[in-house]
Amino acid sequence: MTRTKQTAKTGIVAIAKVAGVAPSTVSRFFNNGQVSAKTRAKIEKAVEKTGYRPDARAASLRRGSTNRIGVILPDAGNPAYSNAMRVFHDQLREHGYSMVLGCTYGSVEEEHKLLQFMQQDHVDGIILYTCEGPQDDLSHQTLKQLFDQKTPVVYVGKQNPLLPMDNLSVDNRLGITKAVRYLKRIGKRHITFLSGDTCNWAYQQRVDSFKRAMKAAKLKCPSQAILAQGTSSVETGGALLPKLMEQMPQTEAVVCSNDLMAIGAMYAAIQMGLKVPENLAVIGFDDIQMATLVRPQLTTLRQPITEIAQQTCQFLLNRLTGMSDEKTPQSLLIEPELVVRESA
Amino acid sequence: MTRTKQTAKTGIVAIAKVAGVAPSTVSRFFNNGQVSAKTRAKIEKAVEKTGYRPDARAASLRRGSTNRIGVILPDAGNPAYSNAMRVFHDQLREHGYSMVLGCTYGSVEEEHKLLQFMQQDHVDGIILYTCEGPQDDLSHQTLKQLFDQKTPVVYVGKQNPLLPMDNLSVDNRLGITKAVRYLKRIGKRHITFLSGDTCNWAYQQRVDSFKRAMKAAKLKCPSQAILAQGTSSVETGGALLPKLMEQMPQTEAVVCSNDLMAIGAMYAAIQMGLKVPENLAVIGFDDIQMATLVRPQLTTLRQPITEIAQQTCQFLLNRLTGMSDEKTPQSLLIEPELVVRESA
DNA sequence: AACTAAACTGGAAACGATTCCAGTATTGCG
DNA sequence: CGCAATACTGGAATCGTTTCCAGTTTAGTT
Repeated sequence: MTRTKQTAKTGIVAIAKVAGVAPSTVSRFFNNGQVSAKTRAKIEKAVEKTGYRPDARAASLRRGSTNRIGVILPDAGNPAYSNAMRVFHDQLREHGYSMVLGCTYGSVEEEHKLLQFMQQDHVDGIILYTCEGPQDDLSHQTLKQLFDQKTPVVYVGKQNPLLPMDNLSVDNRLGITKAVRYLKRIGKRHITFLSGDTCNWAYQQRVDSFKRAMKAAKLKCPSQAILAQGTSSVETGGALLPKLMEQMPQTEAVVCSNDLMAIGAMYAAIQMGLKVPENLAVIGFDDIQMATLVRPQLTTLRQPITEIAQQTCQFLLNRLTGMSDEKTPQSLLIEPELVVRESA
Repeated sequence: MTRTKQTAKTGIVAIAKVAGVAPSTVSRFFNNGQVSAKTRAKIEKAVEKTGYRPDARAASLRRGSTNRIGVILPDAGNPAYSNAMRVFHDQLREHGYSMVLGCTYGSVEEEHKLLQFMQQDHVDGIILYTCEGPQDDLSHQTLKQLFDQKTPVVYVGKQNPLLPMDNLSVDNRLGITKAVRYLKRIGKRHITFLSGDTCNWAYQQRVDSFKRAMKAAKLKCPSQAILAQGTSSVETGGALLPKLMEQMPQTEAVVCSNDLMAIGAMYAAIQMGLKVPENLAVIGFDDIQMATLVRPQLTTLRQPITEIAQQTCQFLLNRLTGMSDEKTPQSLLIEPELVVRESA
């Protein structure tokens, strides 16, 4: 019994049949191609009747583009990132893209896996808040492939030393330096530093910058003055501060690698009976909304999260629409600004 | 000049050629099928050499499943949702899924568009924090299609009256009632309500519940006692409170439709010189982390965000793995709990 | 050594769209 | 009215996989 050609039960050819036209015509119908009013009506009726919707996968396979953008962040639970994400979502959607999200939690392995995954998924572009340091190159191969196949990637957090990619980053060194200088100016001498795991390059950089800034300010910076572990969260900040005070009891000021930790640390200090900022000054990094909502309000290094996100998106969109020069990567270095509130 | 069959430049057949095997074998290689050590080695070498990675789109087209899950939320900027999202991301990823995100900002049109989009994109499942009320049915058609084609959707926020879908929701009525009762018990009589736009059904429900609860408590509830507009954010809360106090100067307590608004309102009140909770008690809804970080700490109706998210995910995963009964939808109603802190 | 079961492999037909190419209907214009 | 230009349409090839089917080795048993 030879199998007779099965009449298509689904898909564009099926609906083409019920409309009495060719599949190619239906395709044109859905892609604003030229199709006469009469045929248009026939197709509309058929669509109405069958509830047909084109399959985006098939289209994307043939057409090449997926209208999907990958966004890779350290942590979608951190307001600093979730707000950026919100900006991405809105702008991308406005331009017809959907967004697939990945969180690395500071793991370069995870970062690489996500990147690979997105490559295989053929996203049209990627926004990558990288946590790789300059020494790592786990992702390089994949990044290179992406680059070769002309999938735009915009790199947030640092420049890529090996590939000419669009990038934005904040000047962590400058930020931390501003904080240390300010604290010295208001008379603090014993300054310490709290950070999350330094597997994330941005945090690593902040730690390093702190050491340098202390040296430059001619202040002592023994190794116990720096605690770097855990998740860069309020909880971690709260857990670390007592430890820090124990091993460095003379501490007069603590700067933290982000606002979440700073807030945790600040409340832990208050809990211990310390007065902020009199006994202990606290400085954060990011300037998330919460910084203005805690009491005392948090003094912090502001990075304009929304603007950065918008700019990042713009870089990507420029590539996607071919608006920006093939050769030269777009680049931007943002200077964090010390905003003095009540905690320091 | 008839075109001779072009030798494939890309894809599985290309690499099959360089490895000297059939495409089907390469496919098996990548899908843990049986392939002998010898062939395996040949393919590995070829992969190494060419940097080949299978195209997920083509695979998904043929295979049927995309390993992609759609998540639709009102607002990824609200910690209540971004924390849930984080849970989704982690759990889904653990099971090999990636996550595509959409935000509705309370718009049922947007909700529907996203749903449609995800259907066309053939996600394997959807988590939907719906904002549609019982009267709306814009999305019904699409939901029905999804249902018919057996794409699992779990509905968060209410039960779907028309389709037997898995669902979780919090008992908004009960929550608001608890708040009103509590306020009455501690001697507040003039109670008002602040909410964001009621296009989002959850907020709408909270407003309604407030009216009923007031009536049940035999308290006056004129229409000016309720203000419902804007974005359910700290900013809106801050902007609305002065208005509210102007039109209802005798207000002794205000309950808000979420914590963000409550925090905004609380600080605005303090700004106006009111003492919280003495002059004005404030109660929020959600119990996000920020509630414990503001001063005074926020009294609020707690919904266990993380647990809900986990459960939601579990419902979906059950479907995806066929673990749960075809016929009967999984359902869960969560009782919010009043956690009394300092603001009321 | 013979025979059965299992492991392995290749070929070809899908999956569901887009797009080129060529052919036909329609319109515009002098 | 005739002719060129344009609008519209259908057919077939293609995108890069997976999967069924059948055929060929290899291994396992007595």
